[in-house]
Amino acid sequence: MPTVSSEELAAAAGVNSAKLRKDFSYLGSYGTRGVGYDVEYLVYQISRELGLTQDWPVVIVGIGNLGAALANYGGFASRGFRVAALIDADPAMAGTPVAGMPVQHTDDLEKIISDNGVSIGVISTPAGAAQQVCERLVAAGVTSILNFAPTVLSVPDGVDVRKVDLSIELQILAFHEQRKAGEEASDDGVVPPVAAKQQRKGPDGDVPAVMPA
Amino acid sequence: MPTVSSEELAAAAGVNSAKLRKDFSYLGSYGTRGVGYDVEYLVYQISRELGLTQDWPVVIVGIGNLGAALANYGGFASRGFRVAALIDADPAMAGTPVAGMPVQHTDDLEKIISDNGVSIGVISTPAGAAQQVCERLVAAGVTSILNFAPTVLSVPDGVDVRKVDLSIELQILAFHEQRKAGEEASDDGVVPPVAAKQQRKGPDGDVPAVMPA
DNA sequence: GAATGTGAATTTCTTCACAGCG
DNA sequence: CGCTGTGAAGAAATTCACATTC
Repeated sequence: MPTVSSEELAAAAGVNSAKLRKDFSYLGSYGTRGVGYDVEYLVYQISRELGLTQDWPVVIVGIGNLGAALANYGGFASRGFRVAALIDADPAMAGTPVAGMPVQHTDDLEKIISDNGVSIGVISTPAGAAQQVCERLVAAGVTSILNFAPTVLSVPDGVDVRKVDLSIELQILAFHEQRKAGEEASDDGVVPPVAAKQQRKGPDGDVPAVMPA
Repeated sequence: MPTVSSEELAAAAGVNSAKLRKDFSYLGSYGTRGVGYDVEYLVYQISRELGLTQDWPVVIVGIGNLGAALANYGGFASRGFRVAALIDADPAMAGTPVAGMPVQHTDDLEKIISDNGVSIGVISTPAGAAQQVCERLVAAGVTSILNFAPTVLSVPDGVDVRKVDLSIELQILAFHEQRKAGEEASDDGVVPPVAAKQQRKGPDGDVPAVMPA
């Protein structure tokens, strides 16, 4: 299939075709009137815009179960990410191969970062170690951090942090599950404007954004 | 602090206070005019609405690094989730304790689901096994699935699936990282309406929703 | 003829601002 | 007097619909 229309893409993605065309138009005019979009060219342009065509060296700090799972995760390579190093504070782990790569000790963190020109770090340490690791990463030149530890990290301006909470997705499922259960029964009063049950667009599934700890 | 105003909560969350009040109003009128919201009562009401006060038994299928990491994850219990069983297809793993719980064999999947009244399943198997596991879970009565395997699952109507792609968050960081780098330089032409650099509200960080595989 | 790219119309979301209540 | 709850105003996002181009 060398070419594809906005109509086809929109149907596949479950969105309106005009919106899709308008979104694409912000990246430039990559379509041909009367024909559609050249698939290969479009993929390249979107990949470039998203940064998929660049090589991003990343370090993973904290090689427990989660760190090891991340190191073994195949999805990174295909998206332009290269695991430059695995780092752990446990001296006993140093040298142990994980995902075909020797674990290095935290002592060498700064050198590893600068030798590899790393600007993105992944933290999968226990909560207690996360802030300290974060500070060392930032001091060494890392400007983007993906945090799997259950702590809120504080960082200086100019550094991006994204926190992944593995239980949030479960939470969203439970929320819908609860609605399924309550559906037959109640119709008592105003229905809150919490929409779409199917996962669409954003990964937040139209769930209220506020919740207690 | 027994009570809190919409203004304070809004400032803490980085949103407009009117929006916060309106959102809360959909759950009912839990505030007191002239005073604010009773913290304890508010937390309870929101928890209840989100399903945090219920007990949700879940099973984790596929006890590799990721499955083990999930089994050990402390965040689940505090959100009302109870890991009812760990299931793996490898007979050698059967009985091995992971997170203080013996791994059970896939043969017993159906029995485990029905004995524990499980309606939420987590799949952390390799991609190749995911669809088959999914079908068995659904047949056994599971109606919500959290999928960590890098495959799109197909399920019958009435079953919710949420897919977690661990590389997407990295992707978002790389996207912003790229923008940081390009900032000093170019100002050539139309700037796409891709906003907020800081993580706010939804976990998708205002990144275009379309991307190639 | 077919499908893009985009102004204009429409819908949805957010904020303002204030009446009303404790 | 202070702060909620909410109609009305305003802003933003989405969709329509069509002139334009291949």
